[in-house]
Amino acid sequence: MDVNDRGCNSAIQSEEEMDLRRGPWTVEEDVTLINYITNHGEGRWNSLSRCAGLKRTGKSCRLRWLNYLRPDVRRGNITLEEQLLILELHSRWGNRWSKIAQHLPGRTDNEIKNYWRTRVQKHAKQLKCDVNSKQFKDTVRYLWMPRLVERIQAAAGASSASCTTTTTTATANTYNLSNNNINMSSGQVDLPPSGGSAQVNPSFTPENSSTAASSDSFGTSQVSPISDLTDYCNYPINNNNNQDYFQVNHVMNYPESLISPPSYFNHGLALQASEQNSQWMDMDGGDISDNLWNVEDIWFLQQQLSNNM
DNA sequence: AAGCGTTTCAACCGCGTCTAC
DNA sequence: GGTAGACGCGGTTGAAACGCT
Repeated sequence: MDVNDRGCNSAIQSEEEMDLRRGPWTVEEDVTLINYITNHGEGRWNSLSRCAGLKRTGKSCRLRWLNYLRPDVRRGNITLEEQLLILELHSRWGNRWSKIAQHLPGRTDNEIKNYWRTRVQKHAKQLKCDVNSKQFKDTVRYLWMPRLVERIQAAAGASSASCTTTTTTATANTYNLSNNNINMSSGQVDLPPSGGSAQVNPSFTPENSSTAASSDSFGTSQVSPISDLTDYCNYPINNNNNQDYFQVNHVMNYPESLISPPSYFNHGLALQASEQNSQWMDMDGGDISDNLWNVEDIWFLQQQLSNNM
């Protein structure tokens, strides 16, 4: 049924006549919009707004509904799996936020865009390189994403270790996250052939996520801070067990366009050397502040990146 | 406690595309 | 095919929250 035929007989008014409201939505407006859409469905936003008696543009109503009021909108922490998906999909599609959002159920393009701008671009800024530069993209792909994989595995391992009913053994380079489409053994995100539904588990919320649950130190941040790029650069990869770390990365399927594995290993060396000067690092892989970068580390990493790419 | 800088995220804007006429 | 209005997307803004001094 077209929204124009929903019993709305009010005369079409210009925006000036409507005295349109702007700015934050009130509870009353939210309730009005929810009730109207519940009864009549969404679509034809301009007339919907008029018929519902909202002094808002159709655009504003649509945005409020899609980004905030929709019942299936997920709010709260961006999980590690979601971060991995975002990084992976962004490397494929760039700033195609809505396309990326299609593969993160309950997440809106706006939320993903905000995550990218507030978290990812911040790290690019810290590294003094452009977020769209090859340098930074490679850093994300060869340092950040593998580290995320490791974090996910660690969280899953911790979770399974505490759960006697599971028989899953999380090894460093052979692990498949159940309930989602991130293939941990290949480091790839399985996507549907076209417009399918390959997604992270919709029920995987911050509240029930083993990842989040095993990381109480995350606090109330909107994203999990331990997965930040700064964390990777602080991570102690040379503790006699970094073989697994490299293996995890090594088995990931990288596009031909990206740098060669040897270059990647050089990044590891860069971090290793950086780590040797970083006695203050969090050796148990816990919560690490964004502010633990120091000038020398950033400079050193930048030198290694520019030398090896 | 106050002031100030930073971060986060909801909301707006502009523009390109789609659709109905 | 042309046009106008609606829609959707990506970029940007600004207020509120937060953290630090």
